[in-house]
Amino acid sequence: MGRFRLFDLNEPQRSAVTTIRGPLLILAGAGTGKTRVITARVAYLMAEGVKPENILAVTFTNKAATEMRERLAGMVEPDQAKKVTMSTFHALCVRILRAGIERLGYKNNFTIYDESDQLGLIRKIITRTAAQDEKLDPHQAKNLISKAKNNGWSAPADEKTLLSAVFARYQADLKTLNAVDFDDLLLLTVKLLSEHAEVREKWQLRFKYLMVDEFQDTNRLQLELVTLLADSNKNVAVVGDDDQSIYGWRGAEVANLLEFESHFPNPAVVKLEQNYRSTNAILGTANSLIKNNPRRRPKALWSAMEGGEKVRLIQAANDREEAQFVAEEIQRRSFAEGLPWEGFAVLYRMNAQSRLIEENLRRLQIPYRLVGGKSFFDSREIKDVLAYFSVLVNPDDDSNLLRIINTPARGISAGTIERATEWSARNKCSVWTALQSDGFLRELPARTVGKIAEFVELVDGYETKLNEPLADHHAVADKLLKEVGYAEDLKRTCKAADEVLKREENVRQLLQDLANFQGRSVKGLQGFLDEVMLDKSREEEEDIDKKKGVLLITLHAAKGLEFPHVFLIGLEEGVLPHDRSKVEGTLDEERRLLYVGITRAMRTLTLTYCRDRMKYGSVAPCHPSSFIKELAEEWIERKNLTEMMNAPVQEDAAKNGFARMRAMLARPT
DNA sequence: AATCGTCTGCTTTTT
DNA sequence: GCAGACGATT
Repeated sequence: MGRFRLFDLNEPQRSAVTTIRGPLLILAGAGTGKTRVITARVAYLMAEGVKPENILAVTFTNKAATEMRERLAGMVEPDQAKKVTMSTFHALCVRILRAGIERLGYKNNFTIYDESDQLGLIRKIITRTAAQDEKLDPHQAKNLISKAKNNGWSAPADEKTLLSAVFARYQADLKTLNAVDFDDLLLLTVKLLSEHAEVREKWQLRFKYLMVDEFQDTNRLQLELVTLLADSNKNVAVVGDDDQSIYGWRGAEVANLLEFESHFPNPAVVKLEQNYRSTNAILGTANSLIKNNPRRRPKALWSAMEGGEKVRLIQAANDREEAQFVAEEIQRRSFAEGLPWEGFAVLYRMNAQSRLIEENLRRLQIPYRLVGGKSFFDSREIKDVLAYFSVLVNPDDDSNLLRIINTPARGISAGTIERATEWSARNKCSVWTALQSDGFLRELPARTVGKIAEFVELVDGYETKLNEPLADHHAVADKLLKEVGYAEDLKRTCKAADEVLKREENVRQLLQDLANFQGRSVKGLQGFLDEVMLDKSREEEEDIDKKKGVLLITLHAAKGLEFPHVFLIGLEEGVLPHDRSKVEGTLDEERRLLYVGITRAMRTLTLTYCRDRMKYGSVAPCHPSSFIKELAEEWIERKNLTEMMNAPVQEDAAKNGFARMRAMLARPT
């Protein structure tokens, strides 16, 4: 049984691990060893004779799935561990759909649309559908359609409003394009499993033991999916923490956790309440805050780590001073205690707040890592290359086809493209089909027909090359880009030389990723695209983990992480809780957001707020967050920033790094 | 087809 | 204060 030992677990953990029949609800507070329990439970199932291929563990992020997989590999035979399915909801759905989506009238080479693909299509539909005086914000439309789908509606109730017309059109277009968006992955899987008993039974037979992580974040469709996958035995173990539900705005239903009993009657319930992460000062602060929330599963987190430093609550004159303090304090502490930069994190409500912190860290030459923001995959060249790949797999997807049909320019004009799109709409087919239809080509001048034929031949030719046995996808892709002259096109369309270099490097990186993928998977170009679409942060996040430096991160993105020293900034009314939460009635969720932030801290926690803050380009006075008065005074130490900044460095704290610190502080800024 | 200027409207974003 | 979108202009 490898290195898996039950006696390493505390009593409730052990009970969670060894309860293997029937529904099980594990209420796992922050820092209570949740991942450990899940992986130990999988190992225990295997030790009890459950076949690894009959175990399914579902998570929300690829990162979590990977971590779990790695941990399990250290507990049981690695080749047995590989047979366990550990996957995100969406990746699982892709797998189920690739095997059976034909029953729903799609082809199994469907393309996965990300949010920008979605938005692009919706924009096009709105301009096509809206009357002169009608206006509909594409972003809003996208969000509303997404919300509707997550409620289980695959089509609008009527087509009376512009929105419902756009919704209907959007769903119909996706089907024609043989494309599915992220919501469809769930929606169509639920549809497939509920409407086709033989498919459902096949998967129920396959997965006899289900585990779901972060259950408080599941939405309606995800719960339905779990219900459909669980057979009559209902061996469903869910792990979650209602106090860490911070994705309600994305459709997550805490009710799935709070009312677990109504979906899976008579579950065993286990509470994990011993926290191994934080000091009692930090936990006491967190507990005092969260108890103000109604509708909770009552629980009391405790820690064996006595006391610890008090939580510091610091008022700054303005956001500039706040940022300056945070940066200097990180420097001071790091030098005084000889701590690496990775031990520090700065948490904030919104990304815009990172700017001043960045500036100040740079000024002090402190390395930092910024999570979030612009992605590698948002860049034009990556989208272009992925569009080429996508067209080779599914040429019926107009969006990707149109993206590359004349990129680089190959003599197919905007007018021709326009006519092809119209013709395809009239004849209810894809643009790709139109390009090969005599009826359409007849309308065009011979020269254009020739150009189109060349393009069709290009796509067909490379599709064939890719499908040859033992095809080296990286080499084929490289050859394709050379043949179309993509690099030259980059040089032509970019002004700055370093921009060209950057973009070329990105393309090179993507092709390298493809080569790596082929080295570890047999799923081909389609598999590569699936992975890219469902796990875009992959390379980036690995970078983040490898790099050193202070972590700058939003409260949302920080969930699941922990740091020895945490700075939580901007505790002001309007920022945290955010202004909008009051009109939207989501103050509880804002409170949980702060709770999540507080519970990230292991040893010290510093909360800051300002009297004035730059907002929308001008200075506005602000008030301390209403959450501050909920924090138990016994764990809090209020400090005056001005006094602190001027205070002499205390001797004992400074011993280790005093000289270095002096040198640093003396450095010109 | 590309670029410039003006307008707008400001969270969070696991997939 | 700034980014993103859109329309007018060359």
